[in-house]
Amino acid sequence: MNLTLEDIGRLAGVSRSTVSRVINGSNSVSVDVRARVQDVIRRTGYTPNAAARSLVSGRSGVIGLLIPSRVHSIFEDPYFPRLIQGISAASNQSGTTVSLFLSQDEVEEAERYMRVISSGFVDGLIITATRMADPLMVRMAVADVPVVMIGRSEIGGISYVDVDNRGGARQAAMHLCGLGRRRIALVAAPVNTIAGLDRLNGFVDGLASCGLALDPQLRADGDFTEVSGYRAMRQLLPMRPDAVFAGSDTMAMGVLRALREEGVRVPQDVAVVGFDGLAASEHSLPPLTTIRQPVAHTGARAVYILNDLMSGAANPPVSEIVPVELVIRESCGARLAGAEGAAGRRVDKTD
Amino acid sequence: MNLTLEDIGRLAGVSRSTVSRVINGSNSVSVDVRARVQDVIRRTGYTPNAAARSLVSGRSGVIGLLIPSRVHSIFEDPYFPRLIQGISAASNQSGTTVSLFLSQDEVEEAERYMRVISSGFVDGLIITATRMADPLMVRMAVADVPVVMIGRSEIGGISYVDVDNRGGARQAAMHLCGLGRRRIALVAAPVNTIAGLDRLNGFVDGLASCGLALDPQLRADGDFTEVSGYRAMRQLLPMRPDAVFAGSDTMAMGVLRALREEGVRVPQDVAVVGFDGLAASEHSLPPLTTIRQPVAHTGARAVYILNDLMSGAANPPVSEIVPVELVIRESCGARLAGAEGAAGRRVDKTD
DNA sequence: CTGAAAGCGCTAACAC
DNA sequence: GTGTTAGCGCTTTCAG
Repeated sequence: MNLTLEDIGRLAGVSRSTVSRVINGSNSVSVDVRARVQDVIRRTGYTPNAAARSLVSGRSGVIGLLIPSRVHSIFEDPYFPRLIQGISAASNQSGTTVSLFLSQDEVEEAERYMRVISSGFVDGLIITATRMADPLMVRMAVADVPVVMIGRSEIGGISYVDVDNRGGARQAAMHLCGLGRRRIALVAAPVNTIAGLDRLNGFVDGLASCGLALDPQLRADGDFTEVSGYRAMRQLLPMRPDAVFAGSDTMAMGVLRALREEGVRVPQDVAVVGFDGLAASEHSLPPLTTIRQPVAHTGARAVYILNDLMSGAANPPVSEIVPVELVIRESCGARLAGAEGAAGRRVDKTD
Repeated sequence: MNLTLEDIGRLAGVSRSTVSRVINGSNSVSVDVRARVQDVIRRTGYTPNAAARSLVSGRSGVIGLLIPSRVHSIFEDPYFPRLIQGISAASNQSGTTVSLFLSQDEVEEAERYMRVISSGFVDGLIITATRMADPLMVRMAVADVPVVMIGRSEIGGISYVDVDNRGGARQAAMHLCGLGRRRIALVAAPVNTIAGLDRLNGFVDGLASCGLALDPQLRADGDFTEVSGYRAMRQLLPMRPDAVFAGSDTMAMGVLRALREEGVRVPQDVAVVGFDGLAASEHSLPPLTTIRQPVAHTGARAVYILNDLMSGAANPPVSEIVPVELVIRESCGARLAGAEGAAGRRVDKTD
């Protein structure tokens, strides 16, 4: 089973160089020789040794996906699976393989990651930016391999792809305003994450464009979990909001639960809008109006940008903002209020 | 940045062999030389080249995780994230890195996977067994690398680790019987998956041990999705069951939704038990009684078994069944009926 | 168009 | 203890 180029060459009656040329698609090989060699390769099931190849070529064909998810709960969210799926699909398509680096203990593992990276094991790196100025991220970012971050980075010179968190949140706020809501509360995503901060700012933008300001009393903070959304909503209830924008669908689930528990009607008494577009939001009670972000697509874009960086087709920093879309369901009350009636799901693009 | 052993040797005034010895912890190096070399290594930030290393050693330090998840929906489930987490953590601990192979299009990608595997890129493989006799699985299983399947395999000679699906389902059925329910319906997980089949069989076992048989009218099949659970329950409603065992928590969510929609009280009118122990089951309305499986632990066990296989410390097939536990919440009515009252969550181990 | 030869960076005998 | 030497399997000049 451990055939080498030499073996194939012998079997086909040519030198190993010729076999190598055939494998690498060089066009300076005669038609019949090529056919003969390919035949032997097929019959023997020969596969070039990856290590030898990458030793001489200097490239491994591997991209590393680094997820500094000390926040365990974040993994209960379907966000990462979808991201991984998008990255994996795009990476398959471009002929590279994905290696996973999930850090539980950032400090301890940073060393190991640095080693793996500078050993030439990966040709490039995709890093999910969770917290702002994550120390691990910073170290990786200056490593000697091309890097693309998922999520806007504050580290200069680093390429990234992010979804339009700010625009989406603004749109959510404006949508609620447009429906006549005035006491619009915010269940904020963690503001030590860039996504959380952008969503907060976008929300404030949206209110402003309707002539409203965010009453601090109408803001409660969560940590992306269902429970945190629930608690935040309980805290908000006495303030009598007539609408709530939750910084993530998962937190919105908690919001709905708190509301249901208190017998508050959604959307009649309180309209709710989430952010993410998880599958679960479709089946909540009532179905959740939300800002949908194309997670898999974001991952795929990161791969393509990384490819460009690795091949030299582009130079860092490259950045890209992926648009999001408002998905109108029952929880915001638009169907109740508007003339649309049961006209099905309406979708508005951000830009 | 591209230092070699030779460079380090020169800087430390020794040969490259000595440096190699220091790096690999050979004890036949004098104390001072070792110190000198280590110092140079630290100062220069030298890291051995992975490709060169694996070329000569014949081992890459990579394990492949192969997920043939053409069933896209399966990725909406937190199952895979948790599995990946467990595998990644265990793999970190044992100093290997994980490469991901998600196949969307099995036929097309099988070729590619085979190539990666026989190129020596991975030292071993963990394969999640979704469907029975998956053709991709079969091919991989006979490849020339150690393999561990997640989920009981029907392919002879293959190592695997699985959770006690059968025992868990049996326990669920008995629990419901013990609560006095007699018309116990089943929302079955797909029976073309081994897990689905085992849960079905375990459920029948459990009924039998209470002197009951599964009325075919009281069985409806789902596909692990929420919607399929919802549809199955709607189909079951006319049969007036007084309890339902759903083959997965996600389907149980659909069951609860259907019940809620019809104004059927849970657990008073219909008791519900799920399977998996997802976080979401904790926050459902009402909180779901379920069979919890330790997903991350299962993944970790797979890694350890694979390590044993790779090192020759064990020979295939090695198999292991991980116990599950009944988590009693509100949906089964035990707290309503029993003397436990609000005595908190009670947990029963399977074995 | 094809073969011979020189390494890629490392480990592991084998000498000293 | 430490250095020398021979490859691991491949790509890539360089001749012819």
